[in-house]
Amino acid sequence: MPRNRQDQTKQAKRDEILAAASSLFLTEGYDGASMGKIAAAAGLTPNTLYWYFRDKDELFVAVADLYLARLLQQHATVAEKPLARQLVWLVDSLRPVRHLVATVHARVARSSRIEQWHSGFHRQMETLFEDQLTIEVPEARRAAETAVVTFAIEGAVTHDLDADATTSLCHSLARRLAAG
Amino acid sequence: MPRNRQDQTKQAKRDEILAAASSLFLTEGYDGASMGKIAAAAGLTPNTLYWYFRDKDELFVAVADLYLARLLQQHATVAEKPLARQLVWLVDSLRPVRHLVATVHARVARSSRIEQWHSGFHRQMETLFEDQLTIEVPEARRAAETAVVTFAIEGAVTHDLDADATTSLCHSLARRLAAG
DNA sequence: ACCTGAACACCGTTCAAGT
DNA sequence: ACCTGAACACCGTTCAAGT
Repeated sequence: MPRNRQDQTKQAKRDEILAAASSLFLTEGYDGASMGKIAAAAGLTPNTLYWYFRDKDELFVAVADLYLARLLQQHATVAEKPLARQLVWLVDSLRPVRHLVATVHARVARSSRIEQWHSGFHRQMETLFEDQLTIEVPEARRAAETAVVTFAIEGAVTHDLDADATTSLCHSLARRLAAG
Repeated sequence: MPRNRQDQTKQAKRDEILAAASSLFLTEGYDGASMGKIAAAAGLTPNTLYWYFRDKDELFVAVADLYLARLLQQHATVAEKPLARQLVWLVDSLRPVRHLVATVHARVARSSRIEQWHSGFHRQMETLFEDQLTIEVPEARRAAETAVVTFAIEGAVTHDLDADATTSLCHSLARRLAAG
C-alpha cells in the first residue's frame, strides 16, 4: 500500500526510509541490507528509493550522518568527565554501529561519497581529542597521538573486546594523552 | 582454452587461480574482484573455481593466508631491529594489502571462515608484540597494550598516513611498549 | 510530485552433462 | 578428475509509464 499521496510530507517519508535503512544496516550490514529489503520495510518498491536517494551509498551516508550527529550531540553529556571515561563512553556508543564502521572502511575506496564522509568523521574525532591534549605534547607529535587514539577506538569497536579489556584500553590511551 | 588435462598438477592449477585472485583482490577489492573476473584471469569459467574452492570466502582466505605466511617469514629479516623500525616495516608491508584488511573486517560477521582467519591473525600479532614487551608492564595491562598497538597499526594501514606521520606513530607506539 | 512494472547487466552458486 | 553450459535466485540501477 503506497502512502505518499500528499498525506505525508516528503521529509516524513524520507525519514521513514531512513529508519528502515538504519535498522537494516545495523542488523544485516551493508551487503545484507539490500535495497529490496529496505524498500519493503518502508512499504515501497526498490526503485522508489531512488526518488529519495541517488544511490545506495548516499542512503548509507545519510544513515551514518544521523548517528554521527546523535553522537556529537550526546557527547556534551560526558564532555566534562575525565578523558578515560569519555573514551569508554565513545566505544560503548559506537559498538552498536560497528557494522557501519566496517562498511565505511570497506567502501571508502569505491565510493567517493563515503570517502568524503570518512574524512569528515576523522576530522571530527581529531578535533575532539586534540582539545584534550595536554599542552606539553609537542606540536610534531600531536597528529600521531590523536591518530593512535582514533585507530585504537575504532579497533576496540570493531573487534569485540570485553568490558574489562575496553576500560583497560581506554585508560591506557588517556594516560598516554595526558603524559605526552 | 582449458588446460588441466593432466599436463598440470592440481596444485599448480590451484596456484594459478590463487595468483589471479590475489592480484584482483588487491587491485579491485573483494566486491570488484568477481568470480567471473578471477576465473577469466585464470583461463577458466566461473563455476570451475568451485572445483578448487568451496566458495569465494575460502578463496579469499587462501589469498590472505598466502600473504600472512609471507609476512611472518619476512619478519625474521627485521626481528632484531628496534621495535619502532619493526612497526614501520609492518605498516609498509601491510599497506599494499589494505583492501584485504578492510575486507576481513567487513566480512568477519558474515563468514565464519573469515572470522576464524581473523582471530588467528590477531593471535599472531599479539604474540609478536607480547614478546617485545618490557618485563615491567604489569600482567593486567598487557592485553590492552598489545591491542592498542595492533589496532593502531591496522589504522595506519587502512587510513593513508604519509611517511612522516607513519614513522611518528610507530615511534610513539614503541615508546609506549617500552615505557609500560 | 511520487510511485510502479519491467527490464538490464550483473552477482555467487549449483548441477547435470561432457571429456 | 577436471571443466563447461545452462540455470537459479538474487543484486543495484534505469526508465518509460502510470496517477
